[in-house]
Amino acid sequence: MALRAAVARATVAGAAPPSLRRMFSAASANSFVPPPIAAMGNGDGTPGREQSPPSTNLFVSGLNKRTPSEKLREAFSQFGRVVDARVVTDRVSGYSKGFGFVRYATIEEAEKGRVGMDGKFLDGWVIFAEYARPRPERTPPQNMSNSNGYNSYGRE
DNA sequence: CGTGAGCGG
Repeated sequence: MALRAAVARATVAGAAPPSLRRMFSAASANSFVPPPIAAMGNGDGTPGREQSPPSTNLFVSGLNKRTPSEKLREAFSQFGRVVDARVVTDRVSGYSKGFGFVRYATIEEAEKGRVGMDGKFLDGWVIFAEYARPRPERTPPQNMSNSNGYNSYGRE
């Protein structure tokens, strides 16, 4: 029964959390209404919240708390080659936090997947995809100069 | 149980 999806949509339309910066009034899974020209904002001096620079890492939010990483990979694989897809889960509770990360092979694919999956439905929930923040994985940019003169920068 | 902001290891 696909009634569960309808319930989920009803919940989103009823709660309307502030996280949804985009109004998706088209709850009907048939009509897809693109948002009109929305004021980008920053006109005077209100930078607000600028997105992160393009990267192969994508930050997916709004996921269902029961959505596995495989589902993420499947959903994003339609737009490009997903190198790595993982849903963030808690260490102690072991349950999903509601968001995940998707890493594409190239930036162009990542952008395609981001625009293609941003505001789409996954497991009956609207997900949001945007570039993940650049963050040190193992070697913090504390010491740029090493004794060897080598730096651990070889990601993107 | 897991509805709901957020950037994993």
